[in-house]
Amino acid sequence: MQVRTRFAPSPTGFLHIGGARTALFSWAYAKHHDGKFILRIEDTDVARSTPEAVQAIMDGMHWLGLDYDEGPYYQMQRMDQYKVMIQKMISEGTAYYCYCSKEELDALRESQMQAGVKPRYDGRWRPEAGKVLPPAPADTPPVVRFKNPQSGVVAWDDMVKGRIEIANEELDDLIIARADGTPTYNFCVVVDDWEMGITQVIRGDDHVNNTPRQINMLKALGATIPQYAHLSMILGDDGQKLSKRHGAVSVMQYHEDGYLKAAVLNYLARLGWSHGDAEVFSMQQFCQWFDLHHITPSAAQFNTEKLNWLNAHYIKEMPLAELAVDITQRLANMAVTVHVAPDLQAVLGLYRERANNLNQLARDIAYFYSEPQAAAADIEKHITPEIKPVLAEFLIKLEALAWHAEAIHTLMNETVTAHQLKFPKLAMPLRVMLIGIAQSPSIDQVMAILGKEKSISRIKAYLN
RNA sequence: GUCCCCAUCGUCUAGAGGCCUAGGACACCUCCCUUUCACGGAGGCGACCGGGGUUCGAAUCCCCGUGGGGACGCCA
Repeated sequence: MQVRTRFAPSPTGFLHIGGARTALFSWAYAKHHDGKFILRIEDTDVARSTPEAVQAIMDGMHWLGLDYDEGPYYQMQRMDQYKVMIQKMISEGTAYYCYCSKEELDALRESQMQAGVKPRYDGRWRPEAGKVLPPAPADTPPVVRFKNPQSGVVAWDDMVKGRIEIANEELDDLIIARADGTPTYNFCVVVDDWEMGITQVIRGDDHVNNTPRQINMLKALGATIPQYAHLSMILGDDGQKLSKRHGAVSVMQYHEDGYLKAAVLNYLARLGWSHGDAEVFSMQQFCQWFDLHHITPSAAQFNTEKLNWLNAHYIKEMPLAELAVDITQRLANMAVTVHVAPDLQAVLGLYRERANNLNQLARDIAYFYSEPQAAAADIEKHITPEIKPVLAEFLIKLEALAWHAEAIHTLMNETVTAHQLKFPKLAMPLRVMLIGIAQSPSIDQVMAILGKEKSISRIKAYLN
């Protein structure tokens, strides 16, 4: 049987890190089994769903390269199917009308909470053999409830948590259609997973409590029960739960914040899943390995430091031409225009070894294309009155030099030797003059790439 | 409150009864490299939540605690 997995977000916000990982795992599982990955938008909460959120989710998936084979399907466009199913269940006696008002239900819940029992519908409108139902009130439009079995247990072998059993006594008759006739989440999921032929339901573990209800409905419908895999959640860097109010950001924010998608993907894959000691791997490799085994059942805390480390790794690995395209854009965002010279790829080749963030990398090399502005403290510390004559002499020789790193290095060596100075005495002021800060790769290499003209003019500017 | 889930270094994790004196990675510390800052290299620090069983033997299996989380909606 062909594997079919799905990612089913509700479009009430952006694609956050937890959703992205769920999508990634579903996607990878389908890829691993040569199956299909389906995107389904669960937009039945009309009040909170927005087209912008749909777009944001698709943007996030697109950035990460989580392409879907089918969809997006929109639940709001499948109302007819749900209504057919609801009618079918009513006529078959596996669902029934309930005329309780919201107030009535609230009161019931309240009293149950107070009594210390699990709040649940008491089945007052549930038809039973020999039971006399109250007359239907004319002014209350009914909801439809699923007639959940009252005895026995629902059990499934969760692919990440193992066997889970829940007694039917714990479950009540959930509402599958609202008073206005629209179906509710749990019901739509059941119909969709069935009709779309989903073989593995991979989702967050906040859904384990929905699973027994869904299985019961699937059974009532005579549907095949898919396999379930419930992924634990991702906690923030501080160990706290991620929420709109606290730390949950869009995956696109990582792009803006200077992260490579390869790093984010690799990091997410490794969060709650492992393959022996493997830490760094491609998505191709991941899909080959990923079979839903070795997923950690416990919650995982996000660790930005490790993401940074992976980011550094992928910045080094990436083809220079590709890196150049990305950095050009980031420089443009900083109002810095990349010119033909110095050659951006050469600059990046020199600088990327030390970077773990694309924005940082862009900032580090901005001075190749814009005028540096050194801090007064650095100027005072490094460009001392004592060194200025040495620099002036160095500058004259520099002007006559054949411009390449080795020659510059040799000249620097000769200069410090002649004046009995330590190498940094010359290198540090050059850094400040040439790029505005005291940290850089080998300054001779920086000069070689910066170019003779710019190097000389920037030094001169300090020697008047 | 009721039900469900979870529990190995600070963090992500390896571990499916003996291979464990518990392995790897990030972070941290030390040293090396060095032209500053990084990169890199070599070392180091550092954990099986507690208590009972089962067993010749338990991080691994069972039970009970404890702690954390989730769910209990005409939200998804």
